[in-house]
Amino acid sequence: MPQEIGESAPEPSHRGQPNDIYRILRDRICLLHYPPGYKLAESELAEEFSVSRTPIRQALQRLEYDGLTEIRNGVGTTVRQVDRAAFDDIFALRLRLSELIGEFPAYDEVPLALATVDGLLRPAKQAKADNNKADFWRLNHQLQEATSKLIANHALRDTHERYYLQACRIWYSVIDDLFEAQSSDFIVEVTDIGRALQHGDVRAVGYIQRNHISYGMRRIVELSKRHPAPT
Amino acid sequence: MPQEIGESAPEPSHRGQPNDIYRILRDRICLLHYPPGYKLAESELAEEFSVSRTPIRQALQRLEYDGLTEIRNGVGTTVRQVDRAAFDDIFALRLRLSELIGEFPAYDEVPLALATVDGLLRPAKQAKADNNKADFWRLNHQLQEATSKLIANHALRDTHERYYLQACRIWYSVIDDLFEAQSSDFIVEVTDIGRALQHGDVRAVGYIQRNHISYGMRRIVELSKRHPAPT
DNA sequence: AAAGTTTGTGCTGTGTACAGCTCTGGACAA
DNA sequence: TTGTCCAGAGCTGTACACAGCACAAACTTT
Repeated sequence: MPQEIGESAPEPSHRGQPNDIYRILRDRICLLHYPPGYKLAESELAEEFSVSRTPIRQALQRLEYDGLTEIRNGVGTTVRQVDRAAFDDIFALRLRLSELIGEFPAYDEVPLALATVDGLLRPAKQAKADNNKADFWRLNHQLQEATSKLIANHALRDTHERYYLQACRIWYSVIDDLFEAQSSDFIVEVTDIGRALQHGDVRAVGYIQRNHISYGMRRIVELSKRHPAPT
Repeated sequence: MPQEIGESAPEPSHRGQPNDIYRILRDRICLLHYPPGYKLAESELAEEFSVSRTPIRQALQRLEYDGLTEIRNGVGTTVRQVDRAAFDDIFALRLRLSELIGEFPAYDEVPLALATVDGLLRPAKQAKADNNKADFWRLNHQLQEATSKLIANHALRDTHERYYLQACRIWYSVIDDLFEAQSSDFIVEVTDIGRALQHGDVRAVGYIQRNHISYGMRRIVELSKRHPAPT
């Protein structure tokens, strides 16, 4: 049963309801609060957000279009399992997209990004020490958000975010084995990106991100070799 | 008032109604049958497709999410004008995406693509001779569809299609001035891609496409220099 | 005559009822 | 005991009614 994860409260009186609901649900999926296979019942969500099924359906359909959920008639909406083929495709593309960041640098955003990234280092170490996966996801999210803003090309930025959201679900099945490695890696990544930003080198940020995406991908490949029959 | 454009008839009994409606409307927008600024009234469409407003709304919301339309409360759904900044971003990204095609070649699809592309040459020349813009768009669409299938990476293919759909609307405002150049260019592109496919060189297909996207982009830039105040 | 206000029209946003589909569990027959 | 079939529950898909909002035209006031 999901609990508060730092999202804005589901105020019933707010205007852009469907959009807000979409974002909240998306974050829950990507923060693995709703694990793959989790069933999202329209009526339950309608009750939680104190609206009718209609705005809920809008949000769920958008999630399906994002590739995050799967809606089957007569069954319900479930969080999609990422199959390995799709996973490989998405990671391969993310590598290339990160390499493109340097082609469209938004230097205006560097100071803000630097401040954000600097603020991530201490909590990241804390989350690693505490073995706190939820916090770790949130920090990952924040880093992603900060680097996205460094992309001046709006189309690339959208795509970059889109596939980040799709990719992060893959970690659900492997995080128990890889948390140690990934959290260490994250600290290195934050440090390196901070250094790059101090130099104002957005292209470097992209390459650093590319490398760490690659490292994560390789870890997953290694792990699935050791466990050849993933449940 | 839109008329048949080769789409499958709006059979009322069909199953995946919202998805079909979405695709039909999307094609109408991208084939410029619905020009930028065109107003899509839910009730009208509901009548045309013989369904209630509900499935129509689903399709329209998806179109908005694609960036093709704009929904404003109390006003209606209109086909979005592409502003130049977004246009530049999309074209710049499309150049890079086309360059990536060769990294993920789907050689299995080469024979089918070759057959399709070969079949495009004659109608393309015909459309150019007839100054038939509608046919020209359709052929453009078919070439895009054929080359998309050459991309083995599903994520890249989706993105590639996505931004093609967004980009093609820009031609609406400039096609009268550029039809001659673009249709000539298209014939060259079809010829070159056919040659590349005969060699089984998918990477070459990507580069050819990249180049012609670039040519088109430059033509638009040139044109907007000559007409510095576009209405 | 001009400016501000009001009212009317038409649109989308939301809520609700019902139809259609899928799966599950139990009863019956082999 | 096991396989099969059927009925019921629960879900989403659709249709429709009503509320909220935006714009425009007409009206009133100055």
